[in-house]
Amino acid sequence: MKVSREQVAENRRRILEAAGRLFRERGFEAVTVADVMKAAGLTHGGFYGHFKSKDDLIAQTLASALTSSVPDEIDLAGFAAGYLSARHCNDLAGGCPTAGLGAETIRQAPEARAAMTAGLRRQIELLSPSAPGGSAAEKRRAAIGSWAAMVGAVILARMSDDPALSDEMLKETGAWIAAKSMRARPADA
Amino acid sequence: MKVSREQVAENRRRILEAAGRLFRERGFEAVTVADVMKAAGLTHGGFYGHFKSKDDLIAQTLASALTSSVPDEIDLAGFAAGYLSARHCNDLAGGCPTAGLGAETIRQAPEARAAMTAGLRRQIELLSPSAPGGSAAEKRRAAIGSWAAMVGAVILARMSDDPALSDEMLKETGAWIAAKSMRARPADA
DNA sequence: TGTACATCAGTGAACGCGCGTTCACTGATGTAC
DNA sequence: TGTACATCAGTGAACGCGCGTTCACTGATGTAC
Repeated sequence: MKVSREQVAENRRRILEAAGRLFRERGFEAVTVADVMKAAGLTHGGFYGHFKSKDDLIAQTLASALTSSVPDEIDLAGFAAGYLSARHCNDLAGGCPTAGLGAETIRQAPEARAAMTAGLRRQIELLSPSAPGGSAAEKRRAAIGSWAAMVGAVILARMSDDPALSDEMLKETGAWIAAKSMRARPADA
Repeated sequence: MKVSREQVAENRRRILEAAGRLFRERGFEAVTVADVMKAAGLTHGGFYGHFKSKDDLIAQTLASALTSSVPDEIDLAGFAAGYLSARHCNDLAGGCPTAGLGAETIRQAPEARAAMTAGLRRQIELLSPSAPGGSAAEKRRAAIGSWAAMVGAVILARMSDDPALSDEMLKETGAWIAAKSMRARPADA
């Protein structure tokens, strides 16, 4: 049955949200179109009224997940503390799309990679202002290094089957990033 | 037809090597059992004479790839330079299994995760001795932070569809790790 | 050392299953009058 | 404003395909004598 224009927009929004959570939780390939539609409260046949293909859904889901709830400015130290928390590390479905899906996106369609690349650029620019360093180049370098370390630490912590090692990865990476910030600020300026 | 015992061992070795390259290049799910056997110069039917299942192959391939060619000791600075080189970043099939498959392994069987966890432990212990710091704890922290940054940087550089941004990720992360090492050594000791 | 034969690694056709995608149909929506 | 009907979002059965896995068969290996 036909539904109202508002309902169409709402359904599309729910499909993207369900896909965002399921993809982060299980990866692109292990999630089926039917899984996504069911999670959105619809049947699988209607999928192609909203998206051209599963690849199209992947690209649009990434673009949507990476642009939603991005603040205008953040503090690197505070952001890193939250990012490297056990809470964020354990929240596969609701966590950072870059840590959850970045590695898989390498083998995805160009549109998906483009969405991820745009997200990476935005993240570096978001972290740079509050990053330690006397020049813009130094701040950008610290933002890039810190971001690489955060993403790597969460991936490695999630990969480990030993909670103590996971915890150590997160805590020590956080301390390492923080140590660099504290030491660098007065010395480099 | 039956083959010699030596040939059986050689075939198994070739299956693991082919699987290692294909998995790193395309990911676990996009590579089929038939792909692996064909790359090893065999037909797919014989696969189950060597491995219990595809999951078993994944776990054994990871264990094999992570333990082969691991040196007794390395220098963190030199290792990081090679790891963050464009050559290594572009070599999906022959590159680091952790960067190529670590994120995917999160959703794999316990045996695969166990192999990766063991590899992570070995890597931290391998990097710690040459890491900067006045105490063993500081050295281990620097090894963990550096390793997280290296893995994260290679994943993000591979994810980007802009070669300039990829290059910047690798170079700046390398400079960031190196800067920390140089500054920390005399100050912390 | 040579021979007979049981063993079993590898072959390739076949199986069942689940996936992405299509399509005829349904019935609420929203427009034309 | 009310009514008639064309539109089209969503439904669910069906499609073709490729996957992991199985199995009857083959013939070289390697052992028993």
